[in-house]
Amino acid sequence: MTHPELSSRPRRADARRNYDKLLVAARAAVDTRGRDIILDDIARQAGVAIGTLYNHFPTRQDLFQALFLNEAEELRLRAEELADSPAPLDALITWLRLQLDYGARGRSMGAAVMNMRHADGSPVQRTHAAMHEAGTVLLRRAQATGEVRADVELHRVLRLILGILLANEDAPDPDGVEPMFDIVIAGIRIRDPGQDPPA
Amino acid sequence: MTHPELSSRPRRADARRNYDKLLVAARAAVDTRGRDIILDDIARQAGVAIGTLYNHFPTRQDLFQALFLNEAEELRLRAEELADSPAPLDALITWLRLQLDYGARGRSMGAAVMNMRHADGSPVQRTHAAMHEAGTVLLRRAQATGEVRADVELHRVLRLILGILLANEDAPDPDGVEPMFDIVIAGIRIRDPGQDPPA
DNA sequence: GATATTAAATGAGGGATCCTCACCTTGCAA
DNA sequence: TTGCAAGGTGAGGATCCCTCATTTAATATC
Repeated sequence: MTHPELSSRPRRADARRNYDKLLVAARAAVDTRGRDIILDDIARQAGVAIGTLYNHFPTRQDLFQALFLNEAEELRLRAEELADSPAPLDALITWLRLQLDYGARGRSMGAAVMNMRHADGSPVQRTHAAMHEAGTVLLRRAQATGEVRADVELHRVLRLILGILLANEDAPDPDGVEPMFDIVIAGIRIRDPGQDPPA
Repeated sequence: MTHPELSSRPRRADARRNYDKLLVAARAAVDTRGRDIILDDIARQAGVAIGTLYNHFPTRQDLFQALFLNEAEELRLRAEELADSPAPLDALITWLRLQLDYGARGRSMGAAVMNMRHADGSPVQRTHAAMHEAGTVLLRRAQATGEVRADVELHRVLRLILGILLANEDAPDPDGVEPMFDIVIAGIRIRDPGQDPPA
């Protein structure tokens, strides 16, 4: 919450208050209506004029970005925690599954937002890059053990996971997500290299 | 084009004409704006009143469905052709790649439409079922040779392909589609079962 | 061909949502 | 206290949606 102060002059107290109220209302709206939020409703819900909403979030994208920055931060943290795990493949899979779970809450909006191209140096871009870097560590470790294909690129895998979320949005099939995730995981793995299966 | 006559009384000549004009205009609209077509524009483009559009297509879904029925038919045909191929795995992969190609034209709307649940017995439902059945033949054959995992279900794979399309829609990455497709294919395959790789 | 029937076309209009911008309010620095 | 810029406000114009009362004209019938 209240991200903008990170690198800009102190905002007025009422501005900060309204910003937070808007985010709370927006989060609730996303939870119920997904990407089809109604901006007028959010402003009303937050007890603020529509113009104020636009002051803080000139575009719909800006609002979504603000909403999901935290999520990306959390996912970066989780990746960093998992980087110590003695089982690189498991760690990677665990983290990828987290991506799926986070996406499922928030109606995949978070993943979708992060998936887009962002202006260099913008908060989203930097946050996303950080998460991506932390995830890459997990991927590289799993590749180093020979358990994951060397030609796999993290952002493709993340995009596949986003795809799973999006494809299940219109006609949800809770039981289908897991098998789809399995296929993706199987697709990046290298099965025992022929002669001596380790362990 | 002109699907409704399949099983209903003959329509008036002007109705048939307008229906076709609307479909042409709609196709053009989808090509340029994807899912965000503007119905008023389509009607105007077709040289027809907005009410006429609604007469023929009471909901947006109806319009999309009419647009992509042909596509599903074609994909069924292709599956049936491929069912004779001496290389079951290749045949399956070829067909799945067709799904991807068809989806890419039409901005993934076709795949998205087919992905939804439809009323039993509706034209879409039947067409989709037919395509699905034809595709299942290809899958079963590839499973019979032991090249594809037995627990894979066609509709999950198709959904993954739809996911690839959707995930690449906001921030297209033409070079990324192929690697993502590769991962999915690798994910459904069984690598040589240990001792004697066939051929 | 004239007529009746009714399928089909029409488009004005009311509603929802978006977004801007000219003006007002107020936090806060001096 | 005061001044002023940061911030708030909301009416209103624009866009798109969809309905429905009314009109038009294709076809069947004679």
